[in-house]
Amino acid sequence: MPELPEVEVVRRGLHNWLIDRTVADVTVLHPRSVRRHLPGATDFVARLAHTRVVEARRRGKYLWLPLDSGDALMAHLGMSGQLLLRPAHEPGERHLRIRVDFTDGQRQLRFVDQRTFGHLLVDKLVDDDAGVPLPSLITHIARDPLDPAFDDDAFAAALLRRRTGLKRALLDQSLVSGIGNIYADEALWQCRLHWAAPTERLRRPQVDALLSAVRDVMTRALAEGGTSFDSLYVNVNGESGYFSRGLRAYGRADLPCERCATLLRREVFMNRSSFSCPKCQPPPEFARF
DNA sequence: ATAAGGCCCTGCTCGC
DNA sequence: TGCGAGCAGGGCCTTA
Repeated sequence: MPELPEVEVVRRGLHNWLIDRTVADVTVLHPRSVRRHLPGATDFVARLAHTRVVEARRRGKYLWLPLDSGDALMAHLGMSGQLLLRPAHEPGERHLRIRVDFTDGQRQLRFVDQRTFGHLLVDKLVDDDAGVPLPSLITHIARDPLDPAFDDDAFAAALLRRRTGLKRALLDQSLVSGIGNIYADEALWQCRLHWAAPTERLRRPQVDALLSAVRDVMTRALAEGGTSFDSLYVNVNGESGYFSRGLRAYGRADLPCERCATLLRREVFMNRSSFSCPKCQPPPEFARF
């Protein structure tokens, strides 16, 4: 559920609150939430204690807090993860997995995650090809379309080299990051492309229209505080965003297209739903999945 | 190297 | 009322 706009909302909340605060103690309440921290939960805690948060950064759906130790506390929210800043005296949430206390004793950073697809880990920062520090475990994650250093030409070339379906390519975080099922459907609807369009047959104007659509829908969602269908996605204060009211394709099966009034359809592939307009987004002659 | 399918998780909804 | 099936699906892993 949390895609780039939702993660960016969280990043901004963390940035505002955590800069220059020092970790006092960390409690891991569920081992699965640190499963990608290979040295284990004890090491995870030890490498965070007494470090100071420098800033909050993001690439795609990953976010991390560079620390004065040279490490970074990295997070991926998965399907249901939340990072909350809560008064230390308030009771723990039902699915509280990790708790970080700071030396000022005021707010706790809480990782709450119902489905435990998300995770936290501590990682070394390494320089990417442009000299930007990045957690070592996500060097394979491509830049996202809102990154000023995103290379449209390189993306277009890489996309046309693929031999797969367009939506599958959009969801591939090593090609372009930050796009999930919701914003993929929204962007495809906006630029009138079908999810099964074969990537190798796209033309550059279509790629440009696609990138514009992705950026537009993500920017609008960000302005609304992100998309929420229920209480699963929230900002650091536990509040939901409002962009679900702005969705024009996702979740709108059998509802009229806002452009042509044709009823939108829901199709299943990759074990997930795709919503599209049969008229505005006609299926390609040769479909790839 | 790329492409594609399986798996991990919990809670909610639906039909019988 | 009980209960299993279906659904939500991102990213890592394996296989071809």
